[in-house]
Amino acid sequence: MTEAATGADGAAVADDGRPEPATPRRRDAARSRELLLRAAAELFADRGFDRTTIREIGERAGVDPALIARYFGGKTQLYLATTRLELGDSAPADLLDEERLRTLVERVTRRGPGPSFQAAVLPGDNTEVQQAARTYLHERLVEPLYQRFAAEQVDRPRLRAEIATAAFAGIILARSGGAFAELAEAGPEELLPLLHDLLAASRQPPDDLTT
Amino acid sequence: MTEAATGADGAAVADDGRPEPATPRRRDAARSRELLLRAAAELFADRGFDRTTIREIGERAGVDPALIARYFGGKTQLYLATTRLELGDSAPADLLDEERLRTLVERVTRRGPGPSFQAAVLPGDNTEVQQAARTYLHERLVEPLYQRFAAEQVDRPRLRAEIATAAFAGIILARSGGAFAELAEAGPEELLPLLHDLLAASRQPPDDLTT
DNA sequence: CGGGCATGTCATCATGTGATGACATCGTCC
DNA sequence: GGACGATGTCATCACATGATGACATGCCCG
Repeated sequence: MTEAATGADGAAVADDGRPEPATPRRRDAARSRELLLRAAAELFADRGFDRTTIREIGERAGVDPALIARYFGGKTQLYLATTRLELGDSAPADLLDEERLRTLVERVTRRGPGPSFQAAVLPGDNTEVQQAARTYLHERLVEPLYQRFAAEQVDRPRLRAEIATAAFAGIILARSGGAFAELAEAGPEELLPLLHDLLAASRQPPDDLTT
Repeated sequence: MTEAATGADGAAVADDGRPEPATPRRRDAARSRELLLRAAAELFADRGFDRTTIREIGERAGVDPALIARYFGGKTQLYLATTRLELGDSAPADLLDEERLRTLVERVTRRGPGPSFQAAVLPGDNTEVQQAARTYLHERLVEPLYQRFAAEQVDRPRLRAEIATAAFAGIILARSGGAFAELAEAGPEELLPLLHDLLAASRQPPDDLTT
């Protein structure tokens, strides 16, 4: 997963004609920054903020952890940068849109859940970190759902949107968390219909067969 | 919530005829143990294992933290004791049973989510701690649901049970986590029908109105 | 080619935390 | 009443972790 080191932001990559200066760019701040950012994104995603140490990040990135302070200001700011990175595509469709759901699930399958999901669920000590992640979560998931529900005149639209988002976050996190065997193994194809049904129920009560 | 200090384990309580020695039991190991256990249960429940320090526990309990080592062996064992305590009532009905759901939600509303819920969702470093919490979660929530689904001949019963449990955990945690305003304020009465509908959908797909 | 800044490396500090053991004090039992 | 164990208090250790600064070295510019 960490195979390609080339650009994505392209800041330091010599994307001009020359294939590369013979010197393999030993000292390249942009590259170091990028490597740190990626390593951090991965680690934060599947271990959370607290349980990730800057030494681990540095080790995975192959960069001295001290540079985190230099380039980002500290672990916290690195996390925030990670969160912004997580935005990925910027199509704020809601979770009931099948396309959107598929995209999200597939991305999460590949890259692990973003920090935001953990922020949804973890007890927050209202640090700047949590705040950022939560804001992101609202903008990207809750709000679109709320818009839909409101438009559909559903009762308690915001509450329903929050519940659906929380449920989704729980499932996504549980999937990569390792507590549930079958869920962890289930691929997007198996998951998607079940997820969709579950989320759809937050708007439309099922037939309510007996209990 | 910490009103009654009497027994529960009854180790040191003078359960013979005499009502109580006039001396208010200044030095009472059983009482200290109990206080620690309760304080720990509360803190673990709403801050998680890592973010709870033994000094906090001691402070809340009004007991010196060093006694944790003496009475439980360490923070980890204290956590495990807490998990066992969490078992509470021992009626393993599944989440689709309205009675059961109500009981659970109300208890969680009062006492906060148990450590198990966090274990469901947090990335696990397979410590003894996580294992215990997960085992509990399976026995209490997943398995009953699985039994029901299997009996009902639902497709992929185990996967569905895990998904429903994960969704439930997500909602419960998010509710007390503080990331969602309306969800946090919603009382059991508002929550229950929505929760029930959502969970029921894990077994019975809704009518699937368009997308 | 030489100065100066950017980049990287390393040692070290400050803090928080779990654990431990020495010591004090209470309570019970003979 | 006194001895001995149980109980509680305190200081302190060991370790992990984030942060910081001193230093070395590469790189670009003139």
